[in-house]
Amino acid sequence: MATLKDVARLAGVSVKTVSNVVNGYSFVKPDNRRRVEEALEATGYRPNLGARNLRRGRTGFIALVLPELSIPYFAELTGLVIAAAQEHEWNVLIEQTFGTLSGERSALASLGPHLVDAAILSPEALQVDDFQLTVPSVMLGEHAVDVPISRVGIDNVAAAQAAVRHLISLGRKRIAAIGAHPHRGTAALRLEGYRAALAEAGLPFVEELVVPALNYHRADGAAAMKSLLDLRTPPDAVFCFNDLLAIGAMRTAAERFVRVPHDLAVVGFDNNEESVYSSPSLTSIAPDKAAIASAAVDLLQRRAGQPDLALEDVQTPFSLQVRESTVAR
Amino acid sequence: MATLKDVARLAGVSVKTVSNVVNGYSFVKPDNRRRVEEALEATGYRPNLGARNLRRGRTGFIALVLPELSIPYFAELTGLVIAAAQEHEWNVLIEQTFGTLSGERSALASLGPHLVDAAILSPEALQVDDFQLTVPSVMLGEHAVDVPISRVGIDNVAAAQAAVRHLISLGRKRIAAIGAHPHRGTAALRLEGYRAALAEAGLPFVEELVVPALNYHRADGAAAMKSLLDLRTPPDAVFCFNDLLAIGAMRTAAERFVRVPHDLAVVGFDNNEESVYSSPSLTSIAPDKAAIASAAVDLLQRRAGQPDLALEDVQTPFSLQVRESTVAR
DNA sequence: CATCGTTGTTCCAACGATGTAAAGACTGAG
DNA sequence: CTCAGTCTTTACATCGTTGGAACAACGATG
Repeated sequence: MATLKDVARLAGVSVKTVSNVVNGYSFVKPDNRRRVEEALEATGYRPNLGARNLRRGRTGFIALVLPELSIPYFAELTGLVIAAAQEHEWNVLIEQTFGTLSGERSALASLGPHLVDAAILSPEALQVDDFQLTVPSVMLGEHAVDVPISRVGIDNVAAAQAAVRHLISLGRKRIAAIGAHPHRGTAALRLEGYRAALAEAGLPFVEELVVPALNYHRADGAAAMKSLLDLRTPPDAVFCFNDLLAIGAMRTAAERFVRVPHDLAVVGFDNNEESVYSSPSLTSIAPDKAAIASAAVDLLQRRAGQPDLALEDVQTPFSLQVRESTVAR
Repeated sequence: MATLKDVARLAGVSVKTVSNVVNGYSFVKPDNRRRVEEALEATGYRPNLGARNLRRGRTGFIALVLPELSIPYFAELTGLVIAAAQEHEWNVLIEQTFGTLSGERSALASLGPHLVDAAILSPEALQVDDFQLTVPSVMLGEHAVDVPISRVGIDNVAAAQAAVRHLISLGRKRIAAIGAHPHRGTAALRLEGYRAALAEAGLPFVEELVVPALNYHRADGAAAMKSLLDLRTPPDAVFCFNDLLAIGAMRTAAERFVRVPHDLAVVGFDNNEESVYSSPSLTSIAPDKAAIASAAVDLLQRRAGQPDLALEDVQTPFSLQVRESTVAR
């Protein structure tokens, strides 16, 4: 592999002059510049990023801490974060936590200025005390309590409210919710939106219609739906806090011969690709994932240069995608 | 961030002695070792990986070149590759090519010993001439022609044959295939397995039942299925070359009121999570993804130390997961 | 007591890049 | 022809780490 030294020797100039050409420094004689560029071409020089970053005092990486890549929402988001990071000359280091407290803690502990320049976090279990961050960070989603960290995400209350309003507008009266969670801030806000929509329509809040989910996988949605269908009066609609829960719920409905949307309307949250092709296709809240990814990376870019900026809370847009799970073809 | 120098000053020894302790060198006086360890603890020292790797002449990274993270198969695989790489002290750098020739070429061009120690490739469009690799590499899947690169993956012919045999064993006679592709080696082998299974059962190979797919997304499966259902005599079964195609195909079937599996049995390939919860759930060839991931990383580990080993072809196991798309509940 | 091998430690150079400062080349004005 | 001022290039130190050589301390040996 060619180094600056090799190129310099070939071009008959000093290492620094080559470095100057590579980095677009203005004051290089046209003649030398040409010779250096030819030498660069001839050797196929590529900068050694490790060395460059060592010298520049950066690592060239940002961490993306998330529960699991096999969750479609995070897979899709990761692809977009990688694309956004490329524009800032950052590579993305992925850390999977599997949504456990210990996984998240060890991921956070392993971060640090020696490894990454900044971090994007999607925590699910972290407590307030855990946020002892040594690099500029931003979190996606929502935290339950006041934590000293910037945030990027949609307005979860408004989004949940929009979802439930949609169900109400279809004439549904007994609307369940799947995905309540004791510690997750996002869950609390979605529940709040759910309550707000009910209240606004004069519908009662019924305790038994709110089903918790410890995880947000398809299996959890399926299990939650079973318990709802076992009620004396089952719901005529269900708002699931993510698409996987909704897919699981629809699966249970199909097994029990409950017709969606006729007997049961279903709304999800995340708008996974999967939900467009399910049978029936799934009505879902669609956050603008590309906007989230680039907002997060931009924010880190700003703070990497200037670490002590005031905390930010960036709201990204969302929309409601209406499909067959609430409105039949 | 504490460096070796800081630790050395605190412990009252030289930098090298600290380095020796950190790297588990035996001959350090117990007394010094203790002092160094205390200093390490006190400063919270973490090695600067960039500097270490620069000195050691490695980068600490392997590249994972794949079409797109939003494709579930690759998302799941990536999670497993990351886990496997961690055991070899490697971090994973993800490059998305979006399955295009230019994307794959530029990903390959950007690789090199300055950036990664080795690479795992999942190419779809690359030509023989493109395989001018400068780092130890392994490819997943299958190539159409002889390419000088090691490979890890399942026996695609046998797997496809198992899938089609299953359809035949159910009494299906007019079995279609979706996913033929002019350049993809994997597609050619799956088609070969399809033909072999038909031949072995004495069923005719019918040209019109083999539908190409330029991409392997859900939409492509849906489109292909439409063309099959428009035939004068539609098929009574379809073998899709991946699960996404199958999901798309089932979606079209539902839209046309074709009952799966009664009128049409469907088999996929990849065994995505999604396929377990679709309605109906999808029978699929299940490659052992964890085995693929760890075999690929192990292989690279071997070759990173010793670059000129003979090419290898590692076969990993697979199984057929029978679900509702071929056998009704 | 000189020599020896074994341990334990330090010093120095190097990995490949870039910032700094200073030297060298060139220009035009006086 | 000199001098100041601007461009252009270079030598050197440095980022944090590790490999190798050199050196120091030690008890054991002849």
